[in-house]
Amino acid sequence: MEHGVALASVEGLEGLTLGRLATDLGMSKAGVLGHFGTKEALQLATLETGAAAFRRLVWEPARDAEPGLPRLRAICEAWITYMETARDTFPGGCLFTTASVEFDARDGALRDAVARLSGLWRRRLALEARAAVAAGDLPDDTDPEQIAYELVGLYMALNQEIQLFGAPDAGDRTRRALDRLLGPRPSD
Amino acid sequence: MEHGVALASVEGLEGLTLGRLATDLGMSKAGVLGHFGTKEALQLATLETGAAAFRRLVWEPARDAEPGLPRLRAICEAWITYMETARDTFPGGCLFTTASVEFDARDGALRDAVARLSGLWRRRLALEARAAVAAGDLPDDTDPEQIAYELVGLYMALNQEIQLFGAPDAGDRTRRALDRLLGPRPSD
DNA sequence: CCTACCGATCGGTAGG
DNA sequence: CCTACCGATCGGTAGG
Repeated sequence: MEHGVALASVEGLEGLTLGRLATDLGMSKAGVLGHFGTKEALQLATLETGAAAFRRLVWEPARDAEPGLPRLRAICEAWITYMETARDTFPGGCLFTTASVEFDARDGALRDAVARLSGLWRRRLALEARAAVAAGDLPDDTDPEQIAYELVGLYMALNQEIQLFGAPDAGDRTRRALDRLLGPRPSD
Repeated sequence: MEHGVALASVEGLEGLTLGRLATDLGMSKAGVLGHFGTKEALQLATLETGAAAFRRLVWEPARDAEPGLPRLRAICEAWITYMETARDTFPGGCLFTTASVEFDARDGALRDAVARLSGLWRRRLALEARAAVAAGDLPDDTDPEQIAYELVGLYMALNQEIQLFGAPDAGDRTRRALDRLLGPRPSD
């Protein structure tokens, strides 16, 4: 599964072929297929394995931070670290950005799964933003959904900046945008 | 070429196969291939055709606006319209967002072409932002590259909002983010 | 988990 | 532009 996630992050979930995966793992195609039944089931399992890694790398490190703005900032910082350093797990960059544009114009279980995960994470970001408003750490007229929407865009830009342009200052660019979106960090 | 652009926006530039394109056009595979020589040449030509449509739909409508903030705002508004209404040209959404994540982890002419186009457009956005600062329409300490970076993220989020989530209020969400990034529009 | 195989499709070529 | 064909690879099955 780990190798499947790595392959899919580079080639996409459609480019994750049974033959390629089997060769890389030193197995037969039928052997790989036996574990999943169909290619679509393999793709779904790969997406779920990637999602578990994302949760571990981005959500979990922020779990102990105080709900609201502190936790939102912790999530955003872990998210930058994920983009910059998860090269062994996701050598081709964020699997969910790739999967989103790969399936956003099709029907089926893959599209539904990608939309479900992306929607879930968007709502979780909005939840923290809402708590931040309630605590008085963000202005009263802040729209939590708007914050979540802009954050997602910021991290898709970060993924492009790292993968397509190989920009070394990508993380700092994102932090500057976060300062503008969430207010400057306390340490500034 | 038009049909190739439409196909690639849905299936990706790798999913644009000679056989599929030939069938759709009522031609033979060899007939299609004869025009381009290789699949890669077809993909590059498709990308360039899409780029011409992007220039026509997004850059040209803003050409007569005053350089600086007025033109930047005109570009941003045309860009929203492009995302919302270019369904006949790009039924699968923005071809350049798709191509960027499709090739950002590979080597080759396609990756180079996508990076060249994206870089060109980023620089053009930064150019207008710089003019806006010089004219006093944006704060003196504004980083034009930062504005361009955040704009790109905003439009990748808009593409996802339309294609993956089918959100009808996606354009207005983007306009709200633009107000925060560039200041409220004069009409407000 | 394997070998052996299936029909379909891939990019591309030969020859006209 | 076509027909006819190439070897490689696709997802998947049969049978063990």
